[in-house]
Amino acid sequence: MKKNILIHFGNKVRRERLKRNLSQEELAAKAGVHRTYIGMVERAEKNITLKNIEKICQALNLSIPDFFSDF
Amino acid sequence: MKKNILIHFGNKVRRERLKRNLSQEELAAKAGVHRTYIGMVERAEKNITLKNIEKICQALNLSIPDFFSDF
DNA sequence: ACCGATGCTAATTATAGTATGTAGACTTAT
DNA sequence: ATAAGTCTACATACTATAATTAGCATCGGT
Repeated sequence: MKKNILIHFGNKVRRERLKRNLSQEELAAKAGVHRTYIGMVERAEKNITLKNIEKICQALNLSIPDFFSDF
Repeated sequence: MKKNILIHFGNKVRRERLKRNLSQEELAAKAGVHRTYIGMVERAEKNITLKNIEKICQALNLSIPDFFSDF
């Protein structure tokens, strides 16, 4: 526990994306962001902003509290 | 509910800050950010990043899940 | 070998984050 | 009443970096 929050966030996005059998490109399309951006987020290369956090959660059909429940 | 997420976030920061009788400047110092930045976040003028969300939560002695529990 | 998915680099644009100063509201003390 | 101190809003301006995009490389499965 207590890993860097960006790593935690990226891992979670990847895990939830794969659960839903989505490619990065498909998730990106649903979230309205670029495909490489999802990759960068998953690899913890981006310090994502709150608005984009919301977009990705919506694309994953997860509420914000649900997404952050294990942080 | 379902207000703009930045407004919701800003309102929550302010509410929790006042609960603790902290000024914007005191909270900023605890969080390690600039004093005017807290004001801008509370007024929803900034799209805050995940790292700063974490800093502010820590300064408020709130876990991330607790902070986002009512989003 | 092909193909879809992802990694990775590099470049540009948009904006988050930092900082300073001014002004107004409010409180407290003289 | 006025002077001094505290807090916050607001306006800039500057710097750092998030966000977007394109191109090419790599990996894994069929």
